[in-house]
Amino acid sequence: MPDSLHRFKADIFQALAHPTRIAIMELLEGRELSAGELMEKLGMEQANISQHLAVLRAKQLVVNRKAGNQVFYSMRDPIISKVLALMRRYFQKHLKDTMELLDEMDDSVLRSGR
Amino acid sequence: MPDSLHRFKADIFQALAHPTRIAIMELLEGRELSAGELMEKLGMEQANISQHLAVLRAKQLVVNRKAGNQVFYSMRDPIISKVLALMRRYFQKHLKDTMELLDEMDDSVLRSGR
DNA sequence: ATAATATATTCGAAGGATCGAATATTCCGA
DNA sequence: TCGGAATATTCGATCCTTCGAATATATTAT
Repeated sequence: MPDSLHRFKADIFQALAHPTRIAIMELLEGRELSAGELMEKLGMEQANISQHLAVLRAKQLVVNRKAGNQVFYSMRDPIISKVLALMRRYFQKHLKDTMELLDEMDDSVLRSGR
Repeated sequence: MPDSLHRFKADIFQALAHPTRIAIMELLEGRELSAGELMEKLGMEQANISQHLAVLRAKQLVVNRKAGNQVFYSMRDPIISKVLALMRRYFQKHLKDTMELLDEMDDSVLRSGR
């Protein structure tokens, strides 16, 4: 397989490789939400959400629709929803190990003050 | 959903967010390969492959088995293989747009000299 | 023991990602 | 037209990732 295809896939994963963007995608499963609604549900800075939406847009994981003052976002393709569902299954299957992983992450997070 | 779970998923995606690591995971679909075989098939620096394997190990996407001089790697869970299969479907489905995306990527790659 | 092979780790430089603050844009209503 | 609301973009500081080079570790063969 040519490297450009690996780069393409890696770029999709990269777009999903942030907790906030995962949260956005999960909120968009099966429904459309405005940038403002996402902002409210996630309780984060307006600029920050907008930046993350820009990343998802750039990789075409979401599409947007302008309606007057607002911009509504939705998933471009339900396949991504299937990917997220598989991740949930993966998580449940390895719950025990995952816990330990999360503990380590939390530790390192505490150590590095983030 | 608590943020720690989003962080967990994001970390898995992060582990997959590199062309070389995608290539490694695809080579490991359904079979076991030694670090050396991966190195040979990918035609990359030994240290580099080993570093990427370290990332995949840290997130437990692969498991390894020592056999004398060598270390054999395999996928920890076929669910990840399913994720990769979904990505292939996604790619095919959006082939046209993907081409354009790849073109843009290539362009920017050329521009930034990488 | 020593050398050779296979793999892993550490280091430092270079580039990429993320954040909040500030600013810009776009659209609607008064 | 002006003001306000919703969203997007830019900027700079900080942190994270990636790479090759060098070095370390572990295992087998001599």
